[in-house]
Amino acid sequence: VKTYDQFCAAARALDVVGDRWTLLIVRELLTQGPCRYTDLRDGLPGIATNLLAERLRDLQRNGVITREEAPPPIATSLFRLTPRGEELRPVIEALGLWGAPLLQEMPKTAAFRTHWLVLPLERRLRGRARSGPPVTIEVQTGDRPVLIEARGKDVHVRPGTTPNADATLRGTPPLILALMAGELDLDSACAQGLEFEGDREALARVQPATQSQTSGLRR
Amino acid sequence: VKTYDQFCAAARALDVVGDRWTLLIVRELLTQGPCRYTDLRDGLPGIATNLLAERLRDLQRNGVITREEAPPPIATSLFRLTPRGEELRPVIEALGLWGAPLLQEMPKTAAFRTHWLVLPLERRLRGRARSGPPVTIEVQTGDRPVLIEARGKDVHVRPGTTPNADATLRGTPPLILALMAGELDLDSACAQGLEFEGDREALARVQPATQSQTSGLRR
DNA sequence: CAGCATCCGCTTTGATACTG
DNA sequence: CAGTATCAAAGCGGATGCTG
Repeated sequence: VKTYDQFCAAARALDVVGDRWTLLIVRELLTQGPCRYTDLRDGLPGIATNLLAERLRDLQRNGVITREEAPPPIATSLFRLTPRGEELRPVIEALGLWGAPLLQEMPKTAAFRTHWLVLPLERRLRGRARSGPPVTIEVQTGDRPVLIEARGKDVHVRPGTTPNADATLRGTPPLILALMAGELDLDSACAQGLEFEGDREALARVQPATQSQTSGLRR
Repeated sequence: VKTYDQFCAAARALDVVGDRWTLLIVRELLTQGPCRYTDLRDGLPGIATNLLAERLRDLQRNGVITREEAPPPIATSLFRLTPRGEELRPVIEALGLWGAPLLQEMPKTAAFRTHWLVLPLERRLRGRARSGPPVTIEVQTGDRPVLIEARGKDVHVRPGTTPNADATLRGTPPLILALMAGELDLDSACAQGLEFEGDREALARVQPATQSQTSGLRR
């Protein structure tokens, strides 16, 4: 809330989104889409409820999000990013890219939500989809499953489940990420505890070529 | 300093660079190169000296900067980004891109340092250099001048001065930025207070084609 | 129950003064 | 020049209570 009061674009951006929790709220809305208050609360373990309310007010005042009052009968209000707020995606992307190596040295007590995989998975799979029939892969690694859907040349990742996935992956988040980054091939991942069911061809459709299978990974 | 403790790359990045002032210190080192303590202090108007010292300690501990103790006799220590710290450039870039529109509504009391122009000018001029002989343009708008140097296809911007610039620009930061972003042509800018000396062809070598000269700009 | 507001103890920040 | 020391003010985290 305290401005740097500097004629510098980056400093101005930090005036708006530089407060604690603010960019993580944006991350939630980017990965989950429009959220209720409680959805945000669940996706931000550790935040104090009054802080969440205050940040949401600030973000709305600054044109980053809108609050959508739901229709009268049984209802709840939705928070969603404005187009201007959507434009923060590259900021989160850049931070995620830079922070990715730091995930190696995480305490295993760290909180995790499955939808946090959406951005890194989409980034790692972007443009990697090979031609072929559309495939759906379900990933089970946290509270809820996520779906990797490859259609044509692009790959989408979203929270959800489906009865007819072509393949199912189950394992710790680091294993999933290493596999989908091409740091680990499927057999190595399975040796480290990954469970795989379904069509290996479906996985091959989206997984990048493995670059080095000698890397030992913790957990 | 307080970790979010979340298994999320963006959150991990914010654990390291999310504290107040931290990313602005990185901005200083990106735009000024290796800095002495006082250089940083001057480039960060408003920071408390104890905070600067503490942030520098943290950044060093996290491998973002190194402190280079100077040789014994008359000396001073230098802070510089590590390669890992250099990789934060995209983060600052993304923030600057997002924050640029907010510069329109700045109070005129805002602090300014000329080297803050380096990143936005380089971004706006990137790939815009037309073929032709090398040119140097001096920009005088703050405490110290900056030089725009076009050599071949790329353009570099750095703090400095030269006796033989092909052209000299003098005016407020918003005017300079609008001009170099192609939002204003030279004549319009001059009508709003910009002073120009030298070779108009030299400016044309790096300035993008003007897109709309009807925009009124404050200051 | 969703969506906060209030209160309280603790930590971080900001401003200034002082030191090797 | 390059910080450390000190202290007041603001921000944060956690718990609890209120309201539709």
